[in-house]
Amino acid sequence: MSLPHAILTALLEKPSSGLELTRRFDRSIGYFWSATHQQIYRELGKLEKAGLIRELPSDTPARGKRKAYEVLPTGRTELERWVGESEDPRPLRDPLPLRLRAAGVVGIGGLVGELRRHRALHAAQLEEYRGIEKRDAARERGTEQDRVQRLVLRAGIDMETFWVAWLDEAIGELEGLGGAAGERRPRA
Amino acid sequence: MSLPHAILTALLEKPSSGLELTRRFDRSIGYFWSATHQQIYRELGKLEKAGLIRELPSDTPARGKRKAYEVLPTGRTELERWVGESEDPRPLRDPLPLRLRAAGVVGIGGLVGELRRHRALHAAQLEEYRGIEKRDAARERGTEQDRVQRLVLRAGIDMETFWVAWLDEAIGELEGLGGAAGERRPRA
DNA sequence: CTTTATTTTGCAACTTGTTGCATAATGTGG
DNA sequence: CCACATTATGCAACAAGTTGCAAAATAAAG
Repeated sequence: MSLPHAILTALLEKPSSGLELTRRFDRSIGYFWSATHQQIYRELGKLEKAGLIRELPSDTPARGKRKAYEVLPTGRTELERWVGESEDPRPLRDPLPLRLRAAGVVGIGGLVGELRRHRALHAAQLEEYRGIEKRDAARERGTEQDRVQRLVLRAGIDMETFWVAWLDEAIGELEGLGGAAGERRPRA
Repeated sequence: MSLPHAILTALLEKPSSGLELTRRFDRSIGYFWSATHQQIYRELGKLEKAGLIRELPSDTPARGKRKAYEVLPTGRTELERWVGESEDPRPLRDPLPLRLRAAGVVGIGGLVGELRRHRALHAAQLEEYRGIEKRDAARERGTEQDRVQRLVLRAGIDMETFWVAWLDEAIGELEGLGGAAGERRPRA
């Protein structure tokens, strides 16, 4: 149950409307917890009904009208509770190693091309993180929040670095091997 | 939609019953795609109805009786199709960096202990992978399937290595800082 | 052979996440 | 001010994953 807490965090950093939140989930927050606008609107409704956030009082309420939310003390308390909670790392679910394993059984097919494509995507993401890190380092404020943010960013950088390195290894190991799609696995 | 293909792969490697599959998902396959026995039984039903697998003919069919499945040619074809498919990496969803970010806003609380706990879990997983790698390297057969398997294992090792390294960095950076729960973030 | 525990399969209800579309407000060009 | 795109919110149906429990076969104990 991380989505509500992701939203609480985002709203504490800055009160926002549903769409603003969606945008922020496409940038920084979503780097570790993605969410569609549907999920966000639904969750905002739940959080409001639960009394953890409230609509910032503005003008007339209506559909299609911007609604900004802020976190109530109850919401902040709940977030503190969640931060201190004990929760096991969730079992990882990634289709790519899975497909590689399947390829070991039915033949490599065109998978190397796909690996190259993924390598490019991860490299691009890595570049984006590096750009953010460079900009952040320039500020050099050093509050606790800044240091924590930097750690989170580092996780992103290290993770993408891992992917690029692993994909390079995999591509190197596989290229020139399997070749055509649908063929039987050769003996060596 | 990776679960059916994970099951097809597992069944191609070795025809199994639902419970056997569940066990294998707790070991090797589940390292990259976990699944509960419920998911597996349900999916086996679907796959059978779709004509991709069939029950291995044995004796009388009944509830609570072991049923083993094998993959039909249609199933193999479908798996080949999936391996050659183009599919973007799924947006990553990990609660831990998220909690760290939240901690940046509401205070570190007891999070460092939690980081240590996760470090231990990841280190244990890493050890397990290393053990498997050592045993696998001993065989040294070198078929395509072996090499692919080794790559998958390497992904697991590198991933856990990343986690352990990152957690060490995070613990080092944070310990002695936040301390008590619920306190305001200090300026530096 | 009956009771009890374990193994194996499965149903049902629930939560979380995805997809497609609908609707209202707002902005823009004619 | 009317048509049209864009912004912003939201419903509904679905798909995937989780949790709790039940029930049939089998094994073990008395």
